[in-house]
Amino acid sequence: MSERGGDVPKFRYTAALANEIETKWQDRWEAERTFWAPNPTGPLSEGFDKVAGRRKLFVLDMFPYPSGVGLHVGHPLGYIGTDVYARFKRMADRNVLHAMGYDAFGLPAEQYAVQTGQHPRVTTEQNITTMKQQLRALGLGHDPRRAIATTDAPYYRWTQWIFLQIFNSWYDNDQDRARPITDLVAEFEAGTRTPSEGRAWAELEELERRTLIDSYRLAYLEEAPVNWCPALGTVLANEEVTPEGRSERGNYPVYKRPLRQWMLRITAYAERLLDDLDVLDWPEPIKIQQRNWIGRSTGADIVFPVEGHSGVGIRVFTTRPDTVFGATYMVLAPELDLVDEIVANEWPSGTPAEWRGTFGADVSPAEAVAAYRNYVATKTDVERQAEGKEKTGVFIGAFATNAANGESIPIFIADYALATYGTGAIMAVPGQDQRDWDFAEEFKLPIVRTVEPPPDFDGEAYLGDGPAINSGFLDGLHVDEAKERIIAWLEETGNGRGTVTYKLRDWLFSRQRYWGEPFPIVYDDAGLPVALPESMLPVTLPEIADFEPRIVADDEETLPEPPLARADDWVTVELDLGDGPKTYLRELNTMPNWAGSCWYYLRYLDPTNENELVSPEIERYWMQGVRADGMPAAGGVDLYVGGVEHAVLHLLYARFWHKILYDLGRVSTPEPFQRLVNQGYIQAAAYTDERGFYVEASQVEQRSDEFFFEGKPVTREFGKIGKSLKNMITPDDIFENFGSDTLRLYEMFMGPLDASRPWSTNDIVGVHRFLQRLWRNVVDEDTGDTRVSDEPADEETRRRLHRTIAAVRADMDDLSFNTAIARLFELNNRLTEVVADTGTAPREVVEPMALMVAPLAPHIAEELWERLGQSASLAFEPFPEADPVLLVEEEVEIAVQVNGKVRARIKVPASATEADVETAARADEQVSAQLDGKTVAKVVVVPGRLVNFVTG
RNA sequence: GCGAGCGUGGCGGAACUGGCAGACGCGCCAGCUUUAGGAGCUGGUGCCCUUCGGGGUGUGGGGGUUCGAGUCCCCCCGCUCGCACCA
Repeated sequence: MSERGGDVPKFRYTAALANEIETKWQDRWEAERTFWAPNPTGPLSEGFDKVAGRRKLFVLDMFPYPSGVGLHVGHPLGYIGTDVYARFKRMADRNVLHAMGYDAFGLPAEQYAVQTGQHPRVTTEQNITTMKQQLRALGLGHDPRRAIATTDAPYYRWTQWIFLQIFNSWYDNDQDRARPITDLVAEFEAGTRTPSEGRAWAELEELERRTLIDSYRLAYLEEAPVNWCPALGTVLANEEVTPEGRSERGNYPVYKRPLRQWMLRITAYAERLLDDLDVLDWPEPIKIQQRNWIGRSTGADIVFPVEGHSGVGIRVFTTRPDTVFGATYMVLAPELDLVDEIVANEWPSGTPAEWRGTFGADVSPAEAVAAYRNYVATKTDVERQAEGKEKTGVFIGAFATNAANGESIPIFIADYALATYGTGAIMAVPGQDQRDWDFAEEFKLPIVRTVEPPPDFDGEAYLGDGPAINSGFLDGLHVDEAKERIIAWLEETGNGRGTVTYKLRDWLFSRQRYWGEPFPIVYDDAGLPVALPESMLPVTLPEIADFEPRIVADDEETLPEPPLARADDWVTVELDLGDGPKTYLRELNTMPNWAGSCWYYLRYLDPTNENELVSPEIERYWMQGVRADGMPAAGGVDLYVGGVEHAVLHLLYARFWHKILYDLGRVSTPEPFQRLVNQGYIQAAAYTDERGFYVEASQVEQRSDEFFFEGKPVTREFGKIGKSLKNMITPDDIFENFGSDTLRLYEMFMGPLDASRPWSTNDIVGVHRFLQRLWRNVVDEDTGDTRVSDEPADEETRRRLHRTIAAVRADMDDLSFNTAIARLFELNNRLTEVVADTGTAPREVVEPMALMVAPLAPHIAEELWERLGQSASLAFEPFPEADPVLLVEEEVEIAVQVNGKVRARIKVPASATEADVETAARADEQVSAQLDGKTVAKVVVVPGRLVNFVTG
């Protein structure tokens, strides 16, 4: 962008001058350690005495992944928001901790290594360097000493250490908290606790005891069906798989296959993760998403004895135990072992042909089951989905007894019963469940309504409330009463009990990748896992040459081979773990990407500590907070800003780890993040030509309402900024043309922090002009001299100043930066008038103006502050305070309405009584004309606002 | 299908517990200053009508509560996001 005709005043606030000022202040902040946030003790405590009297404030951005393509203008929105808030609070008497680190393990650098052979560490470090430069250019006031990266061994050492804590813990349901596994062993040995299944502790062999203990751990190995993604060469957590059955990262197909994997027992925390949402200041949609993901259901377990198998029962979970009299058949998930146990040898006489399955005419029940299982196994989740609601299944030749009414009901297997939810078995009640209804119709099974639908009901299954029918002793009771009654009956008769089930599954924690944290686990000759002692941490990644997963065939047959398996001299290791040197095999998987981001906020507090995760004193200082209502905060981070896409991944995992650490006494708050704000997304215009291909957005011209690329018309849409839509806009472009203060101000001015909005480079000039005018009001553009006067400001300007201060303070506190900026624009416009009239700007206004602008556009504010004669940075200057006396208006303008329509505006003294206001209003010409010839039935006076005459 | 959120000028967006709709900015219009335009200054700008006093109308649509509704209630339309055979 070129300047006008070569005669630009020498000291005009242009992009060039802005860049000069910005670099100068970024250098000074760094040299003067301006944003070093002192800890109360320890190596980072220098300068704490200066802030000891302040309350702490912990401001946090979601941990960024250092991407290779660099930042676009959408990324810094949240970072700028937290920086503005942090800078404001620093000027408002808080000791503010604000740091930025890098969540640097992850697939992109590893995929790049697979393609090019460049070590992921090299890629990662380059990316971090680039990102640090970009963030520095934004003028963010981070404490640089705390810039950790998850890929650094001194960091992941503690990630591994936390894993050991999890491995060495179990969940005590009686105390409702995690406890050290040694407590469990002690209780077994003392006989104060007996194993919940199997034989007594005393009767067990050493290996059996270890296996038993391992089954209690919060981190445990399980052979289970997992989400296997051949294209990525790894398994994925449920949270990482899309509803379409593809990987969230890369969108590759995902298959179910059994593998032995590390699991973390997050389900033990389901209830607490749910309950504690109530005390968090989080957006309601995020809480709802977490609640849905945890998926708590209350209901009952009911046992249906299997006929002809004494002592064998099918335990089902139902949320509608009141409908048990309407259970006319049962469905088991095809995978259940129980199926093999109870499948009949031959079909009972009279078995309808369609119940035997469609996979062969004269097969035995066992063959029909096998055929159906095969059929289910060939289906991916996508294919099952595509089949819609068509119900399939096979009768297994066995019957169960409905304990409520003694009826004999057939047992089916069908894929609409999920092995992983509840008990994997259901009682089918077609009258009150549409899925069961559909299945019943398909297989000609009886349908019995047990809730009376309203007379006008013409649907199939009826899910609403109503009196029970066909239900013996429940008849006449409404759903809630019937539930209570039947649960009581089930418990009395031993046929079942009230219970709670969750949709949440344990967290699959193994990845068959290289670029992640190695597990601090080895296997002994019995094949059982052994935790390495703390003294052997960190377990560092071995150097390997070939990063490719050995087999990347895009099918469901191939088994994964983790890259670490190829580090031969690393895999096998001789260690003395207390009983002499022995040979062990290392765990070959690495931890998922989420591990490092589960606790990084704790490491910000005490990043150099080599002896502890975080010093307890420092942890308490930064994490123990007070809510707005004066009560202790549940979470330690005062403000956490990040994208909504982490609603059930990072935010749930981090809460889980934090609660474990809390139970084990390692942190002092039950929750990590008290207040959460989701920043919106910035979208940008993208253009497609007549073939539907994207064209380079920066080269599109607009003529009135139409858009052209190389002379041809193109169509505009708005979407994610990036290469694929050819609409990349980088912060660097904006720095160059306007400066980073302008970018910061523009991003904050575009709208509220939590709203998504379209980027519009054309609009930037507005905020740039503001900075330019502000500059010109203080600095003579031709001479560079300040033109500030020590004369008092005129009364009206002074009042406006103080009204602005009051408004800006409130808006900043509220994260309403867009309206704060609008107020500053107004004050600056007033200041421009004053300068035009008097030739000088009153210091009384200019100084607070600079301070108020400082959180938003810190470089220009510092520069003005310095030119106003100050020698120190304004980062710790007190934020201006409004004089309450000057906020009181002497005269107010109020609207006069007649029948709700504004007919006039009058000025009255602020102290005017209602009667005075009414009299003044009636005296107005317009009003009296409107009221002429009408009777006033009612007069409403809203003090300071309006008066409304209602005519009869 | 279920759940949540959102619909305000040409555009981004303001509007506290119901109280003057459209703050502020972009754009647009007029003028000034400059000068060959393009980041300057001043004023104006929801829409329609106007005798220039003003009048009508207006927050997705329809209804309701109220002296008064962008805001509260009911129905409908549209868009966005999340979940989806969870018993």
